[in-house]
Order: sequence, then structure tokens, then C-alpha cells
Amino acid sequence: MSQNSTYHHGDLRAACLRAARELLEEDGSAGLSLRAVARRAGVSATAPYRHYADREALVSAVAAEGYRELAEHLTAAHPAPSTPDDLAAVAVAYVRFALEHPALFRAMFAEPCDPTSEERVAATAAISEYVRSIVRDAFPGVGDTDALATTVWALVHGLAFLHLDGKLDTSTPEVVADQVRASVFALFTVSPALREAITAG
Amino acid sequence: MSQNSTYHHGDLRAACLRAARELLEEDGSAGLSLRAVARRAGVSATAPYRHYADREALVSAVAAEGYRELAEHLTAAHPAPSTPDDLAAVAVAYVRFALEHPALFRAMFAEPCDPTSEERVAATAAISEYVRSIVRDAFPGVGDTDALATTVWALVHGLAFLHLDGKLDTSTPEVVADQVRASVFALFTVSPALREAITAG
DNA sequence: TGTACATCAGTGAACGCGCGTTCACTGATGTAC
DNA sequence: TGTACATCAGTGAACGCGCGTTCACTGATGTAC
Repeated sequence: MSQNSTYHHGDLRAACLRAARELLEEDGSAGLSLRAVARRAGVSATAPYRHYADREALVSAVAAEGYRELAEHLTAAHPAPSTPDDLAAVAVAYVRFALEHPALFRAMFAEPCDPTSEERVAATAAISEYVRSIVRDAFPGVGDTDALATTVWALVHGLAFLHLDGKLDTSTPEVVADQVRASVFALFTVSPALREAITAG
Repeated sequence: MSQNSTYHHGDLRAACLRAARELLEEDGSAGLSLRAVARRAGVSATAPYRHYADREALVSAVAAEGYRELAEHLTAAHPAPSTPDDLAAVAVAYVRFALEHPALFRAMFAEPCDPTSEERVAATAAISEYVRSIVRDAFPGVGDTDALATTVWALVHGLAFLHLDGKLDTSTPEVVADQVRASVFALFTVSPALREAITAG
């Protein structure tokens, strides 16, 4: 698959994706141009067109990869969370992912999901369903957990963004993790009666 | 102040700000260029330089204005919130503001606050302090409400962004408001003992 | 009230830049016989 | 095993574009006397 010829790259598609991610982290989304990607991959400016229809297609591919990695990162934190503690661990992983890949995370959530990119739509739907399933598994007694799941997701997502935007203390990973855990615990000690009321409709 | 001469604009500074906001809403942040602003204000490409040092200065001014308007919008929703209901009303206003000014809201939170723009730094600090003061006033008994305030802010901010990014149902303002209220109520019925534990440190 | 002049807010030509994208092309690869 | 040829993955020149920013300028305004 990898040959010593310099003419054929071997795996330019993957190399473009890698270059795009690097550019994203270095210069933000403004730095992510097809030409810059080509330059970094050591290839002519037009070579990426063999693998991506246009700039938008490349960005969508990057975002989709980000969603997949985020999902992996979360399951790695806890494969089947079922208690507030488990959930807090997953939440911490979510925020850590955002802080470790700030530009990627922004690219994933910055724009309404491009409806023409099947890959991206699927990846978005998957992460959304994944979050819901975690809450469902953690609270099997409740009939419709969707409202509660949304609340959890919003809380964690908001924590991720506020940290990312420098609005909260990010001096050490521990400080961040403590804040995330405290917030999740606050949410998950809702009185059972009220939780019923919220999730009934 | 406004003369019939076409040479002197009269209030180009404000006109630039207005044009920038319109461009932001129409084309997203990519459409916000100094040249486009000048064009829309009906003025030569270099005229805005009389009022803004460079593009970044204009963007910062727009963001700062956004922060001020958000603060006004929140106080209009409830001048001195002191119950979960009051707080829910403010939260609904926060999310509505985001949905009514999507590109502006993104611009406000998209990048770490430009540390060279005093106006922007001040506006950011003000909104942050405002959120904290609301929670402080609503829970005067608790010594350190900062952790709780962060939780509230994160929840509401996350709801705003998830709605903005098309990840949640935004079909009607009522649907959105119901979700926001439900989420806030879930948070504010934390058991008193646990709230103590969270906010003690 | 009139005039001289400083100041202010605009003009418009010009610069260099990087971008996305097209096009005709060419070198390398792999397959059929 | 060798050759002919289709296909694939790259090249590189070229296009038109809009951008940020500079510069020397000029028209309008306001103020001092």
C-alpha cells in the first residue's frame, strides 16, 4: 500500500484528514483551507479533489471523524454507565475531549449539521442517540427519559463550551473535573417526584 | 448631526455596527468583512478605518454590543429573579436570545474573548457576574454559590447551543421554552443537603 | 458677518495575498490476454 | 512471462475573486479672530 514512489501518495485521503485536523488545531477553522491541507500533505493544490468534492466535503469528513472519536472517548471512560458516578465520569470525558480538541469540537458543533453530508448526519445522530441511551440505561424505571437526557446533555455541553471559551477556570484538569462532577451530581439528585413530573410528558 | 451632504455620513460608527450585525445574521461570520460592511453602509472600502483600527476591532465591538443586549434582554425577562420560576423565565430569555440572534450569539462565544479589547472583556465579565448575582440572590442562604451558578449557566448555555445547532426540537418557541423550564426545574430541586455539599468548597 | 485655517471624515487607486476551482495533462498501476 | 491498454492519482498553469490594508488625497466642518 505504501510505495517508495513520490508520485502516488498511497493514502492521501487519510493524510488530508490528518492535515486538516492539525491545521484546525493550529489556526482555528479560518486556517482550514484546501490549499493549506494540500501543502501540508506535500501534494499539489488540486490533488485533494481526487478524494473530496470540495472544501465543504472535507470539513464534513473532519467533523464526522470528530463525532466518532468523541463517542469512542466516552465509551472508553465508562462502557455502560448506570449510576450518577458513572455518568459523571462520562461527563468529565466529554468536557476533556472538548478541551483537548478545541477547534475540532467547535467545528463539530459550530454550524447546523450540513444536511447534504450523510456521513456527518449519521455521526451526529449517533452521538445524540448515544447520550440518550446512557441516561435511559441509568434510569430504567422512567418511561420517557428524553427530557432528562436533554438536560444532562445540555449541562455537559454547556460546561464544555464555557470552559472552551475561557469563561470558567481551566487552570488544571482536576479543577475542571471537579466542577463537572459537582454539576452532574447537582442534576442527578432531583427529587424523584419532580423527576416523574418532568419526564412524564 | 445628520446633514444632507453625502460626503459626511453623520454616524458611520453606528452604521458599521448595524451593517456588521446584518451581515452576520445573513451570511454567518464568514460574511463579516470590513469591505462588505463598508459596501452596505454605502461608503468607500477604507472609510471604516476612521472608526475601527482593523477588522478584529469591529468584531469585538459587535460582540460587546451583543453582550450588552443579552444582559438587557435578561433583565427585561425578570429584573430581580428570586425563585426557580423567576430563574426559569430568565433562562428562557437566554435561549430565546440565542435563537433570535444565532450568528451574533456564536460570535460572542465562538472564540476565547479577545484580551486586547477592553470593551469586550468588560462586557464578558459583566454578563458572567450578572449570572452569578442572579443565583446568589435566589439562594441567599448559601455561602458560596459560585459552583451552583456555574451549573445553572452551563445548563442554560448548553441548551442555547444545542438548540442553535439543530440538535434539539425548535419547531415552536413554546416547545423550546418548555424544555428550558423543565431543565431548570430539574436542577433547582437539588436536595438541600447535597446542595450544601456542592457549594461548600 | 466674513475670512483663514486646522481638523476631521471621507475617497479611490493600488498593493499583495491566499483562496476555491477548472482544465488539459502525465506518470504510475493493474489487468486482460 | 510479456505486452497493450484502461484506469487511476497525481501535476501545474491559470482563472477570477474578495479580502485587509496603505497611501496620498480632498471635500466638509468648525473655530479663532
